[in-house]
Amino acid sequence: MIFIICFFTIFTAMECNCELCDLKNIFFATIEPSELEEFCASRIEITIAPKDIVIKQGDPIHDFVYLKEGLVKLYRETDAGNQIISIGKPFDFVSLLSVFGEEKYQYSVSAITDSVICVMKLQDIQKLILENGAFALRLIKTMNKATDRILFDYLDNSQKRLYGRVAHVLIDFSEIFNNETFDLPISRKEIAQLVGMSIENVIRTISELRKDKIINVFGKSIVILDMHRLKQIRSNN
Amino acid sequence: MIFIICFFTIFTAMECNCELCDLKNIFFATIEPSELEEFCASRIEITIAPKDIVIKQGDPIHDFVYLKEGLVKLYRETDAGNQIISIGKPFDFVSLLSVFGEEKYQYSVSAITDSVICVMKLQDIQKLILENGAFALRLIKTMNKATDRILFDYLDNSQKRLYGRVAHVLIDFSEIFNNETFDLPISRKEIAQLVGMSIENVIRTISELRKDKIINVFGKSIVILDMHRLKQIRSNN
DNA sequence: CGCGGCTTTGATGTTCATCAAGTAAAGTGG
DNA sequence: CCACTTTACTTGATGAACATCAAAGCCGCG
Repeated sequence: MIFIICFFTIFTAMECNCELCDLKNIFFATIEPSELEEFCASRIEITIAPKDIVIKQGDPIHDFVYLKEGLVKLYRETDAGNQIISIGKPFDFVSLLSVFGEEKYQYSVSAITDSVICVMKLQDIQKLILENGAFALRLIKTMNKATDRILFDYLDNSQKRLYGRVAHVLIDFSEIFNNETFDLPISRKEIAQLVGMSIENVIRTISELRKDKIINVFGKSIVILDMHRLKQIRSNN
Repeated sequence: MIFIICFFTIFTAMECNCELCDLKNIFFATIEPSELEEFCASRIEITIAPKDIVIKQGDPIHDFVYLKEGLVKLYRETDAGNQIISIGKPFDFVSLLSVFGEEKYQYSVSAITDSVICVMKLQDIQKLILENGAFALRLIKTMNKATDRILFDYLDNSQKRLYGRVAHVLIDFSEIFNNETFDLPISRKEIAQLVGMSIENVIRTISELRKDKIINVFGKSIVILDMHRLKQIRSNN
């Protein structure tokens, strides 16, 4: 179920303003203008605020969702609490896992920051796949690459210890914001859920990194002082 | 690089003897007989022995591989040793991760038991995707489902402790062999690499399960004495 | 302004890896 | 076929990594 918060706008083909949108690239490379126009007409953009739920675990899968702006989290709700599968970044497919394989979502998605998502009918995407092999092939390639990254990130993470995991998360966000100074968009608790460790130890590890003058911390605000050592920690711990 | 061990046979369309083959089902449901015949002619079947390497991490991806018979392991070769990603069972796609998304394999695949794989040119599959949307859609659905299972299994595993992980592996094999008495097809070391724990603790855990009369063990031979308790351990530990 | 959630630190105990040392099994070359 | 080497398996002892518990400060929000 899509949670419509602020507004949504219908764009026609020529107004697609998603400059860097992978999906748009796939479309323009493979789809006839007429076909595209029809498709774009049924597409809606939705602006969402932090904590708004885009996808709810257990809901039937009707839509195909793409992240245009902002950050979202994909997470599973389990007996032992939430487990964050992946952080969705701009131009990521939010509908990645399960979309074509299952009837119901096996995970939830909620906004971390103010975000803009692009929602299409799954049926429309399936129709395109059926009618347009070039589109299908590019879609397969893109999705294959993206799920790979989630899985291999996870495999990497599981071979690291506390320090390496926290270092990895910090470097990740530094790269997302393209800056060694940034505000952590997620809570300590969410970091814990993302890397699979206790909140207390996430905090302790961050404190230690601060004491060792590798980072500076003021609440959510992070400054990476020594990226080189942080990267060493990521690979050795 | 495909390692040709014993023999390989070229089948024509009508000789496709893969009764339960998912891929065959996709083909027959979506492909014209003429198209199919051409495709099947270029397909080869290869029989492999335990430890034979089917896919080598780092090699370029040229083929699409499907497992007809036997068991294989998908694993990453890392600095910290091998990490088993998944056990491939009959009718699984061996080429699942990375096939369409990457140039080179990010993982290796080797046979656990005597196995039969079906090898197709990746180009041929891509050609089918391009020309036949119905085929593309069914392929996407099948692959989506399979990668999901690998990822979610992994997420489940990471929330369990030793006992739960070992119990899970034992139950998995029991289900593969459809019998509560079976021979473990992998070594203790491989179980350790699969669930992410030390060899010693895999052995210790198995020994404890034996002492508690939940299983019987003679070397590789396993008898599950109390499936109910084993399943409880899987979900609670 | 008080309540609940987030953050932080210290103390404690559990889970697990690692080390060590030995046995059994399986492959290897003469 | 047997000595030999290597690999797999097993158990106990130790210590490291980590979760959990407890207590307190902080912040936002109704």
